Amino acid sequence: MDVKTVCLGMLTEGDATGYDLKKYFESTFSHFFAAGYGSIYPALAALFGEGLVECTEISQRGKPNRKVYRITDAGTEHLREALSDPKPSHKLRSEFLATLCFAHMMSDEQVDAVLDNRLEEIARYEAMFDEYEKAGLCQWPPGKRFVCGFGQAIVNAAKTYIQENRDLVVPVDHDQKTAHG
Amino acid sequence: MDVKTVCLGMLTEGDATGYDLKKYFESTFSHFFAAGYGSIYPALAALFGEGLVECTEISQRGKPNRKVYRITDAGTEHLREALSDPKPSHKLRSEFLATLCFAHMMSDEQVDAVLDNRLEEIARYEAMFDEYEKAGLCQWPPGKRFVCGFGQAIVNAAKTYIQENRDLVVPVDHDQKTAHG
DNA sequence: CGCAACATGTAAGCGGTTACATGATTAC
DNA sequence: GTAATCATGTAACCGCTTACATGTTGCG
Repeated sequence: MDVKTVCLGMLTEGDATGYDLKKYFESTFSHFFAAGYGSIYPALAALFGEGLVECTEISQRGKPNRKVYRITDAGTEHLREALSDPKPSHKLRSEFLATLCFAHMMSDEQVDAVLDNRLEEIARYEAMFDEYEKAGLCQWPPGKRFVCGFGQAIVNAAKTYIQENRDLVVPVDHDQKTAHG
Repeated sequence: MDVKTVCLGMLTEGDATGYDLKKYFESTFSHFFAAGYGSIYPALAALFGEGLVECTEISQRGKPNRKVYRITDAGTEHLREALSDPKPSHKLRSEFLATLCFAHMMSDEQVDAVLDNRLEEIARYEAMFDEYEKAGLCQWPPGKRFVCGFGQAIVNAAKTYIQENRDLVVPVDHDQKTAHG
């Protein structure tokens, strides 16, 4: 499943512009599927060329025309076929884990920094998920709720693991641990 | 960090051929960093061209020469620099989660199949990690132990989450749940 | 005054995947 | 006999990233 298919799927939840879809990728999808404008706009153009989406242009002064896309019946059918893969992939690519595999080549300070930075990013994800819960998570389609819960579960497991096992790769600094308690 | 750098890091744990490194990618690294021959062999050739590895060719009858690579001092230095990035990436790309986001476009049977297949792959990972524990995990460098433990923690969290929340995306089949108890 | 948000797009380049090509040895 | 293992590599392709290009509106 490529960016094109994901865009098509996003359009099942309502008409949108490329700009809107980008925001979507940055929010709910950010923890498992990245895409930038350089992927999204060409994807929409291709979908349009294949008749899988329609486009309504809305003139605006000073800005490019707003192009609102809507999925067509052909698009819906195409999406259903794409979703029929019973073994969709789930791939991690982690420089973080690769780096730690080679921790024996690094100083303790470096390893510490890498772990702390990861914990910070995890905290950002947690904050993001909390935002979603405050907003209308309860009214979301069940698939989206499942996926966000999945993200929370994984992120939480990662956080706990790092906190409880960092002594494997770096000597524990007890001062740091009790500093701001 | 690209395949080249990871190959270089792997060579810090002992000399190896491209074939050996592929097995490495398929074992310890399989859960977070994929690479095929089409990446590995060109990577080694490039490293050799840059003087970051040496190569000893060993003649064999009927087979191509075995090319055993060894990291050089320049390679070690290069690796240390690559490892100095304090914010290494950690990216998930999941068609699995994308698919479930659009569960409202699928039949219950399809969603069930997707979840079951994921649980099966999770089981394969669990078996793999268990293998490592039986083998000499205790003698592994700490970085590798940390990374494998991380994999186990994440995989376990994913398994538990799917088992406890699949009712969000598909009606629970109670027969199935109690079938082989 | 400057920055963020709105809004669309192109083009070069890079890195990785997939398929192809070859072929002996060993274990079942 | 046939499949897996050992062993190396190339080349086309594909999709994504990054940088570039443009310009208004509104907020602080």
